[in-house]
Amino acid sequence: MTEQYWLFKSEPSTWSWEQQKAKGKAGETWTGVRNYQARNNMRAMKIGDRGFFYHSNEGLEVVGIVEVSALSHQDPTTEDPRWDCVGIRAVEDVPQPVTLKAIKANPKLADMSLVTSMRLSVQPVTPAEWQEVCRMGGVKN
DNA sequence: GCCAACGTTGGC
DNA sequence: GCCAACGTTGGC
Repeated sequence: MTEQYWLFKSEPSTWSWEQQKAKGKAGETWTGVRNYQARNNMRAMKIGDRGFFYHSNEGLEVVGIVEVSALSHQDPTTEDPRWDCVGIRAVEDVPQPVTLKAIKANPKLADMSLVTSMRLSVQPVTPAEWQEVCRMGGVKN
C-alpha cells in the first residue's frame, strides 16, 4: 500500500479550520475546485488518505490534519461534469501551526508544491515532506 | 492548435 | 489593495 498525502488550501474567510472541525466526523464536501490539476489530485485520493489543511490569504499556515472520507464524485455545486469533489474530515490540530515562511525557510521542503506551485489548491505532499511538516508542527504520528 | 486577452489566486 | 503568476477561454 502506497501512502498518499495531500494538502488542501482554503481561505479562512470562506471556509476555516474551525468550521471544518465543527463538522466533526461527518466531514465536509470539498466543492468548488475548478482546476484540472487539483481535480486530478482529488481523483487519485483514497479513503483514509491524510492531508494538511492550509489557510491561505490569512494565516498562511498549516493548521490541521484531515483525512479523505469520500471518494471523488460529481461536484454538486455545478452541472458541469468536468468537476469533481471529495469529502474530508478533520482529524487533529497541528499543535504549532507551520507557516509558509517556515516552509520556505526549510531546505527539505524546497520542492513542496506550496513553494513550487503556489496557486494549486489541492496539492500532493510526499511522505518525506509530510514527516517534516508534522515534525515542525509538533504532530505526533 | 496557437496565443492574446482575461479572470482568479494568493503572497506581500 | 496591489500586482505578479498562471490557468482558462476563445478567436483566428
